Amino acid sequence: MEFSCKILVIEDDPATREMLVGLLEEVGKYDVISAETGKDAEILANSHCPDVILLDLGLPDMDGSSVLQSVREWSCVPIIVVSARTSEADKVNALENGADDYVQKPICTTELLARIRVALRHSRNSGCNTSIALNSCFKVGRLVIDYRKYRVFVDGVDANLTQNEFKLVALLGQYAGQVLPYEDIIRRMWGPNAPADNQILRVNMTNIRRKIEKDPAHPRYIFTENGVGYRMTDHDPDDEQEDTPVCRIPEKAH
Amino acid sequence: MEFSCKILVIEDDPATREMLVGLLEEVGKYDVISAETGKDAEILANSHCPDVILLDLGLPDMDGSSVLQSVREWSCVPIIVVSARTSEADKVNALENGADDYVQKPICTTELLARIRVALRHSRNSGCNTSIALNSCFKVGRLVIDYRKYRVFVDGVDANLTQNEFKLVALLGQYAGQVLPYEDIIRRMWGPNAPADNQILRVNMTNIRRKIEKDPAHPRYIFTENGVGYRMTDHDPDDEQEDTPVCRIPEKAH
DNA sequence: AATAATCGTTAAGAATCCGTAAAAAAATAC
DNA sequence: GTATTTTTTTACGGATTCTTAACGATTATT
Repeated sequence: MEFSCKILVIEDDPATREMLVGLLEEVGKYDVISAETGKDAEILANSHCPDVILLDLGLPDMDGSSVLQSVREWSCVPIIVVSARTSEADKVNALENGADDYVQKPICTTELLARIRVALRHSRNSGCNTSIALNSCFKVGRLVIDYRKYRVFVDGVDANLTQNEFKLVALLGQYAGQVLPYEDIIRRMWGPNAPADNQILRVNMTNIRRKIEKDPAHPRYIFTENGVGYRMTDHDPDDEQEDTPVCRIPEKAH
Repeated sequence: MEFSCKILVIEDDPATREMLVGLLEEVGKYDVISAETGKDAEILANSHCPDVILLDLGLPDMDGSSVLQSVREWSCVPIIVVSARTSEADKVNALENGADDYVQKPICTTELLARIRVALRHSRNSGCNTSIALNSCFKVGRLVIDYRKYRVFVDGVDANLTQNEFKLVALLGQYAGQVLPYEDIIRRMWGPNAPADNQILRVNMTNIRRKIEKDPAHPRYIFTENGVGYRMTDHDPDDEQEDTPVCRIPEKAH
């Protein structure tokens, strides 16, 4: 199973940027976003949690290696430097500063794509939590998401989620504590040619809740943020001490 | 603290080989061994467990990609291909077949060293255990995979797996506890010109299960993760105390 | 309070996936 | 060269899973 991966392209030259974006979108497996300045790049890298970053070194506002370093401060997303600079010093510098690969312009498209796949392969096996397919578990309360087994357990019991259901829970688990908008979920789950409405999502959520929640009508692990999206809790719902929102509006009797 | 890393250099040209070996030894952090044929390389890779392999594609006795594949059958040591071949196809092929990087000759020494450090950085975070294959046996429950004898035993009795069947079980055993996607299995088993669908895999699995499972319809050693791949258990299926999935949703009557 | 929009639930058909059997092709042994 | 084993291909039924549509319940809006 594979999520539609998100790739961030950082490149100031419009022609090159569009070429890269077009190339990646053409593959059909990637969700592509792009930035043309270092500042934008940092913002996007932070807010969108891409699975791979393609980074040009020659940006207008800041040095590429600064971008490298600032991203590396909080993330270990694979970064492939794509640069016209040919000097050995530049390459070594980039690789030493946290880049995972260095591809020289002019770009060989198939090679770049192959190297992206290698980067994804790596992050899939690494214990780094910027990527979804971790080799560890995510636990919250009685819920355990085992990314290696592709299974979700409740109280140690297999919830028997289907492939898509697992994918969805895994995705929400990765962003536990924050709301994922419907659109984002759908695009990640079903890729570029996803259905327009969130009908499928609702059905899936019903089935998931039936399997992992004690009382599906009053979920404690996956909440609905009305009009926005879904959110998985990052606190143990059984823990009373937590800071979760207490209902200000009393529930109806029954 | 850092351990001294072992690097295996596979290169038939004496001058280049000595240059590489000298270069790496000069750094002072590496323990370098070398081979000049594919056959020797496999033996050394097997007996010495290097932390990184530098691989030349143009070997006298066998194709470089064969070496790649045969090493990848039991190990996920980082492999950096160092080749004079410049064609995009060669690069893509190597990267697709399990290489982690591709450096073109003539060699830029500092760049190569930087890329070696990147490879080591990666493998430090990765969660793959290559040690099983080298340490003779893998045991789980009544199943024993003997990697030396190329045989699988159930309750001490040889299961009489064929070569392909063994290869498949061995692969799954190496990643016990974790799902291997169909694609990955196929690529590892049949290499670059593998069949597109997983039909063969299904047939093989049927035959394997008939040989190692008491009730092939309800396997206890190799599970199917619907829509994803196969997974070998890492717990004794006879041990009740474990945290294995117990079906929460009761099976249909009959 | 009435209306509209959103969300949860159910059910059913379509599509896909998986396991199995058997035949064909290839490899190996004799 | 023939026989045997192994591998690959072909075919198909059953089971699971995905998707769509319809409808009731809930929430937001006027």
